[in-house]
This record gives sequence, structure tokens and C-alpha cells, in this order.
Amino acid sequence: MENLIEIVKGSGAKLTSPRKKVLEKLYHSELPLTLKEIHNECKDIDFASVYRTIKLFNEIGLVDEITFADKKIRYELVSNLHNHHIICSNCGEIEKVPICFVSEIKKITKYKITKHTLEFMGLCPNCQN
Amino acid sequence: MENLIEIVKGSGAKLTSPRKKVLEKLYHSELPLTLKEIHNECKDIDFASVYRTIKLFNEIGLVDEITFADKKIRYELVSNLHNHHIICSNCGEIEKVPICFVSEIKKITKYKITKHTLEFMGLCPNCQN
DNA sequence: CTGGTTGCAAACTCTTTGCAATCCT
DNA sequence: AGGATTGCAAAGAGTTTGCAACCAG
Repeated sequence: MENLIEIVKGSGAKLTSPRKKVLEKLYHSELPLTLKEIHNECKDIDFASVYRTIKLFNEIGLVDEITFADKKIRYELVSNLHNHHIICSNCGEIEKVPICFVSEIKKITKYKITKHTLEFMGLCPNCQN
Repeated sequence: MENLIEIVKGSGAKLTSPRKKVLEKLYHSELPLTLKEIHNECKDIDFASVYRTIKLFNEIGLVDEITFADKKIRYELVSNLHNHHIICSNCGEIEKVPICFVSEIKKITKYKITKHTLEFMGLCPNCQN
């Protein structure tokens, strides 16, 4: 957490109380969060500020954007273990998939890859019946 | 193309002229298209109709939804060869990635996978200088 | 004919921005 | 102090829906 704060300060941005609060929510969340979810957890912060905070964090390389199959954009700390996910199309439960194939792709393309998404949707064990 | 038309009819939906036109655009497109792009190519069709047509096609399993790293949702015929893509963050050029790892994932999760996304963003060879 | 479909308009939802007041450093 | 940041309000953009007119089967 301390090093995250350093990253914010190091970028030249001020460490304000809204930013600290958003950072903490991300830090304590097991799963990536939507802007709405972050805002719900910090109702005293204006939505626009959450929006701009996440935008800043994204620009300074602190958070990543993830688009799940439900089309909602979620955010997670880059420093959190890099993970992909499966979301249940029925109940919305999200499970991590501890696997990633970026390195394979890098071998077969001339692009310099900077971002990627690898997300799944399906039915979780509970919803298959 | 004929079999696509059969799929539409077979679903119980009427084969109207807007639907035929949208189907053709998808059929002749090398790459997945956004609703806006489809609508631009068929300006005589109302946007809402394009929207509902694609929604229908998606529901009857004719088209797939793809979310690229640019956050735009694109659509492509399921019958087109299943492909993933890289989009250049600078010029927007899109390249196909002829590779997919769904089967690997199926081995390590109890979810019944119905959809997945695997998309990349980076700099194309031209934009790396 | 007649229910499904379209076009139009409007409602929603989500994202983004301008600006005056306020807060870090 | 002074520029960065916030909250509020509103503008934009994208998505979705109701409804009367229209069309394929």
C-alpha cells in the first residue's frame, strides 16, 4: 500500500483524501471493480472524482482496465497478481483463471503488445442445474 | 450466405430487407464491425433497427460480440473463422491472431464456458517508430 | 389478414467536461 | 499563496424502448 502511495506522489499528482480512499478500495478488493461499485463504496466522493481518479491511476500505470463478457468495464491494481476471469452469465459470480497466454501471442505477431484482455463467460457449477 | 438466411428463417424471424442488408454487411466484412459502422454502411436503415437486428442475430447464435481493448463492442458472424485480434493503439489498424486457448481454460475450471474474449492492443509495426 | 418489424422520438444509462469553491504542498 | 483537485451540474455519447405505421408470409 505504501508503495502505491509513492507511485501516486511520484507521478506529480497530489495525494488527496478521495484518491487515498479509492486506492484503498482497490487495494482491498479481491476482484476488479466497476466505477459504479467503487463509487458505491465511497458514497461521499462524487462520481466524477472517482472517474477522474481512476483515469489518473490508469494513466500513471497504477490500474488496469478489464472488460468482461458482460460488457462492464472494471478496474484493478496492476500490482495485484495478474489474473483473468470467468463470470457466470446467470448469477454474476466471478472466478479467477490463473493462466495467461500473452507470451505466446508475442511470438507470432510483429505488434508491440501493451494491453490485452482474456475473459470468459459461462455458467458456474451452481448455475448449471 | 444462403445458409445464414436459413438460420434467420429457421429461428422464426422474418427475413426483412433491413435484416438481409445487415447480414450482407457482416458477411462481406473481413473484420468485426461496431453498430455505428454497420449503420454507416446502411444509412437508410434506422439505427434502432440495426441495433435490434444485431441483438436478434446474437440471440439466435448468428453473430458474436467482441470487445476490443478500445472498449468498443464489435460484431462478427459466428460462421466466420473464429479469430482473435490485435488493435493498434496508435492508428487503429486491426490484425487477426490465429490462435485461441479456450480449450486450455476448459480443462482448469468447473464453469461451462459459453463466451470468451481474447483481444490485444499494442503498436503495429508502422507505429513503433 | 395479422403479428412481427420498422422508423421515429424519447427515455435511460454511462461517460466526460466546465467551472467556482476548496484542498494539498 | 497558488496551482491542482473536488463537487456539482450539465453536456455528450451510446444503448434501449414505446408506439403507430408498415410489411412479409
